[in-house]
Amino acid sequence: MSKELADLTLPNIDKDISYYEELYKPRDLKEGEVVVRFAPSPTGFIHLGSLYISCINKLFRETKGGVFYLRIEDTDKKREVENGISEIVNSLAQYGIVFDEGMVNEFDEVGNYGPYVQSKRKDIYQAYVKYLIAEGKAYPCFCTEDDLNSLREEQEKLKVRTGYYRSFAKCRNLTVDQMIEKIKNGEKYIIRLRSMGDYNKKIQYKDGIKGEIEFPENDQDIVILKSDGLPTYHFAHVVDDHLMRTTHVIRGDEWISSVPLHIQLFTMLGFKVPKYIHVAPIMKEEDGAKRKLSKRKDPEAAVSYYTQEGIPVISVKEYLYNLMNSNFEQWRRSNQDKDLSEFEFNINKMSPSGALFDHIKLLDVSKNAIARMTAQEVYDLGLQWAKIYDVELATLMEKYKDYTINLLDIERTGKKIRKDISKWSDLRDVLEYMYDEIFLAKEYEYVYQTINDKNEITNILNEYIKVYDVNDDKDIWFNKIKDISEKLGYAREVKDYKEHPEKFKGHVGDVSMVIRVAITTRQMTPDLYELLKALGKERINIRIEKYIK
RNA sequence: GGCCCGUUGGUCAAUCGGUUAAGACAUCGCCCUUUCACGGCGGAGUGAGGAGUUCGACUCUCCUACGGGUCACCA
Repeated sequence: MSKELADLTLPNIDKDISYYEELYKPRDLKEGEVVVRFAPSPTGFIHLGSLYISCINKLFRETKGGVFYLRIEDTDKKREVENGISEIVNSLAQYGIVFDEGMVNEFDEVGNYGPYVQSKRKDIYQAYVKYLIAEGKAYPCFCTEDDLNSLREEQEKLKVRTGYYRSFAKCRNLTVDQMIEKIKNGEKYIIRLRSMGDYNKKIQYKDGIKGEIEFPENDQDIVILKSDGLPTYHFAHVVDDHLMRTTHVIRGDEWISSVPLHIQLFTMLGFKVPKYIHVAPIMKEEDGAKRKLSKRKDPEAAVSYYTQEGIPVISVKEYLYNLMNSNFEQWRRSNQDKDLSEFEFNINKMSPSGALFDHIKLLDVSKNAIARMTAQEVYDLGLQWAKIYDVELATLMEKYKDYTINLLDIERTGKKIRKDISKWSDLRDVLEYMYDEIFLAKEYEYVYQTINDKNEITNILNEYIKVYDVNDDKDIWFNKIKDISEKLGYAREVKDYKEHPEKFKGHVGDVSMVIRVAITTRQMTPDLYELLKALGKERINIRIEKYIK
């Protein structure tokens, strides 16, 4: 009898589920190997949280061996965006997230367990739905939206749990004959699960991060097939992760309350239940309240934000590693030169509660990551960013390539590494005054510190230009400034000045500051000796003349 | 409201019954220094509250409070 109902509801489905079970054989895995996946909707928007989850999946697969695949969950056609799949693939690839199997762009895929887009798996889902109907484990529901609304109102009035279950599940209690008749009359329907769960009984499962969790059994007759013939998330998840032979489902913890349902579905279909690992979301604090990083409200939720800001890929990754395994920081400290891939990720070290996103910490991580790069790498990556987001700067960086690399190399090696760049957009501030095109074109306001008298400044600069020689080593160079200082009535040593301030007009530091500001317009610069050397005699002369004139 | 999860300094957090409760970011002070940055040293600052189990609890149990998640033909 149910067989007749099944044939009537899904007449075009001719393949039996055994066909698919045969087609997608269990994978040939070595002991301990895993099959994991990342399964986004093709909205084209990559959330920091998505990057986080995909990163965790990838790392898990890397430490265990096995397969990591990309499945596109497009059962909600309203959410779809043009080129959404490619955007996801490309954004993730930028962060080094590549897949063993799955979609590679809008149309193509690799792997033997596809299609990897849910909208192309319609027949598969329907075969399993048909099977459940034939078994009496699912049934057509003819309730309208209005019916469901009034059901909810009734339940609220009665102060009982809302939802479509047990005696409240009107269509569940229809006889098969009645169902067949309604269908023959052309009534619209969707398919619901006939839940055999008992809300008063408990189900237990062990989550990979949260540990032992106990839930009431699911007794809701949830929708498994929507009116457009596509499955709901729950049903698609179960069928796909079974047929694709997923061993571990690593996903956001907003799914945790669906676990009883999911386990029930796996069991009713006779599938093996995968291990669940629920990851806490990255949070944001606003007005004293915590909430998930929001796509709409928080620009930093979009991965593209970091690209625009010029925060290097490596920095974002290292920050995320910090959130995943807090021992990462320790590891990084003692393994400065090692590649990220050498870090041993451990999913058991993940925190069950969500961390607040900390932009300042991110910039600190980034600053250190950039400090580990060579000047050439800083140049290459910085230029790549500037070409899109600061074209003027990019042009100058390219025109004066070697000069720029020299500048970036100042205080980059040795024990005391300069850390003044935390994102590529900082490069403008670090470099611009060193290019004559910008320096000479701009009317700067010169702000000195202790020496402000124009004549005195001119005297110092005149003296300096007389003796400056690019070939001097640092000691000789600085001695010359000391000589000038002494000659003009300033202390050679700061200490002397501090001991007897009344004897001097100032000290050698004040004199150096005059040179620094006149030549760079800045009070804060990298090491002056190195800077002047990089500039070269000619540029120095031009700058001093510009000032004196 | 029901169900579930969580709660160690401002933030990320270590500890897996016995510690002066690590470390990092932020913050403050000092030192180094021709500026800034870097670096070094130091300070302040943490177990939500209450019961219980135990010789002993941040760690185990329960209650309360607070925070978060979820209760769709969205994923």
